[in-house]
Amino acid sequence: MPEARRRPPGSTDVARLAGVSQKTVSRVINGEPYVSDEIRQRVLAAARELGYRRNTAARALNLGRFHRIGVASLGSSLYGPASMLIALERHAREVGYALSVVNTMEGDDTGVVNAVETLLEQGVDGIVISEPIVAEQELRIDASVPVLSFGPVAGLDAPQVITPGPSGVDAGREATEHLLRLGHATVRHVAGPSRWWAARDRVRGWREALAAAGAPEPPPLEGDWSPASGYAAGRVLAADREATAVFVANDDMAIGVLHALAEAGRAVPEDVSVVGMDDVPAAAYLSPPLTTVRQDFEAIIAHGLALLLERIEGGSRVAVHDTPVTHLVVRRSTSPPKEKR
Amino acid sequence: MPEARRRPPGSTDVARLAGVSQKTVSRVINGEPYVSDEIRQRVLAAARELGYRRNTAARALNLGRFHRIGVASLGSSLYGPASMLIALERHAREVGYALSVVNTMEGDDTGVVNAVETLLEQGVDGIVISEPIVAEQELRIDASVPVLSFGPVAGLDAPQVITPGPSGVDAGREATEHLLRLGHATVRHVAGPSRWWAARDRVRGWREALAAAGAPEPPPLEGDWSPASGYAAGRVLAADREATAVFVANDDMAIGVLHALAEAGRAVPEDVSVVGMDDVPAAAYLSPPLTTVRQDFEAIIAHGLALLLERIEGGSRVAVHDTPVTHLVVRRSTSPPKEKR
DNA sequence: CTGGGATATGACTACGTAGTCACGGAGTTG
DNA sequence: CAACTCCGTGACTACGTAGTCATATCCCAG
Repeated sequence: MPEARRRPPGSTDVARLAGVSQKTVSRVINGEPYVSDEIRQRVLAAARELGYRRNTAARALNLGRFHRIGVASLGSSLYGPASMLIALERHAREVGYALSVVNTMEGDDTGVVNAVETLLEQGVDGIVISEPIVAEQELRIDASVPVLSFGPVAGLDAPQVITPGPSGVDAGREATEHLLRLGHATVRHVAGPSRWWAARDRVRGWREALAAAGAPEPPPLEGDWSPASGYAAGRVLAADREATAVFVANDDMAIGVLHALAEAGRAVPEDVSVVGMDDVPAAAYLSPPLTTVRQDFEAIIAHGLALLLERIEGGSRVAVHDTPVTHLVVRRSTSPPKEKR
Repeated sequence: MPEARRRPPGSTDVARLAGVSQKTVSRVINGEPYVSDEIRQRVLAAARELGYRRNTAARALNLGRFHRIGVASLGSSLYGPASMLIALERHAREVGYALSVVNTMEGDDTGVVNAVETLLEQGVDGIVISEPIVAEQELRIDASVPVLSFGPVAGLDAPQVITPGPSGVDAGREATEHLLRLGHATVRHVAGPSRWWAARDRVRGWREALAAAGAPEPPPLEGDWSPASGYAAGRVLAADREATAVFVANDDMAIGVLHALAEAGRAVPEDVSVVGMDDVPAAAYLSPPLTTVRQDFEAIIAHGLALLLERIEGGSRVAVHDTPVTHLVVRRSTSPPKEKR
């Protein structure tokens, strides 16, 4: 009869087969010096034969480190968050860390802070809060590990909370400046939900650009990142003959805006210029193709993660501070305003 | 001076503070019976005071189980994969499992099989391959844990590879039947990359529907899921006056198709009807709003994960087999063909 | 009032890894 | 050739948890 499934082989089993001590196996596996070539080969052969994989639980227990970083995400399938997660995974893996993900569904009262708690219980050496929002409650959490957040997080009591500069401000400024340069008197804004710091940053960039140009600041509209909310905002804009230029806080909402404008018979870009943000793959294939601002998620993550690792590993690694940049992609949805009457 | 950071408190520390044995703390933490209420309260108070969190590494080492499942993903920010991941995380968390993610960037020669190996090294009790593709090489991996895959995976040698029925077939059939019912003589297809099983399933559903209706089967076009590839396919379709109906394997490509058709002056749906797949949030706000097929990711994942857990936990849990369904969403991009001349 | 089950608690131990230290031999230097 | 250093190896141990088994009460039935 088939045996009850036995435990996977350990370094002790490898040691026995290779005729060496367990410690020597450990040395070989970790590539430590002071092992003769002959023994090294014997151990590797034995390990291969047994299908040995080192037990990360035992390793973590011994070292007191998990070699794992956790991501507290909002769990949306939006392009931005999804891209962040992918970049995070890649960079974490590159520096030898595994990645845990915990989502906090939007509308969930538990919130980001609870996701952090869940990660801490799972065992991680560091935490990334990928889309920080304004904390809905004042739950105090004592995070015993460094936390990287792209915006302030209330209620979090961590030894080191790291917050790289918000690059969304640059993006908002760039989009707005582009429209102003084209000659528009001012620029409307369809913002993301104000609970999101990313949304606030874009508002700030938009404000700064208007102020710098001495343009009047019209009241911003607010959506929830969804095309549906963009559509609602678009209907408001379509009704306003003064509105000739809009900066929309993400491409999804911009799609809704475009649809509303088309429906109302307002031509883009002749009557209204539209700038989105994110440069989703579909942006170039809308009607008209959408001018938008692209963020370099790779650079943002690389930068932030380097800071985080510096804290985790006690400054042993050199942090490469390649400053994240934003990049305006001009397509056909923007143009100078029509001749003034 | 500040102490060197000391280890986090363990059950022993809690035990000392509460004046009980370490084992009793373990019992309280795990909610085991046979602990007096008074002691239970004392222990909980002590744990709270010290900020105790049980060490998962020690727990995993002791039990030989990680309470963690791993996802091998392709690392795209597409709507489908992103939604799968979110559903996975939610369901895993609900049954008390943590989630590890490893991506294998498309074009990476290492492939899915290597991602599986990485997960095994990280320590997981089960693995989900969320977007299986046809293995590019014959690397044999000995996965010592159950693997859930939504399609065959070559080169994987696992004790139990679980493959729930491919629901993409239903989706393809449903989309095609809808177009045929409207009166189109036949339906063109813009497929996903043939390396993806999801793409193949949709092709199969399309074929089956055509065959069942006795409609001729035109040669399918192939894209890579991206709007750009959809645009290329759309230009081909636009040049073909016989093409009056298209089923596109995902909404992103459908956006490209719509753009190409509009550019060529072919009206949708008057000249060409288009059906997409996924029901991305933007689908309802395209011009025209896109008829599409929605998959119930939640149900697909719930179903698959139940099967996986059954294997992991030895049939202790009751698997709820709520059969995944697809759902056609009819919008304005489809209509009967124009009157025959 | 006595045997026996249910209840409550603790002592001891295994889990697999890698750090610490100890030891023996080879080579090198004064 | 004595004193010393570098190399290669192994014995022993800690890490924190939960399983196993032993022990100590207590209550109730016979």
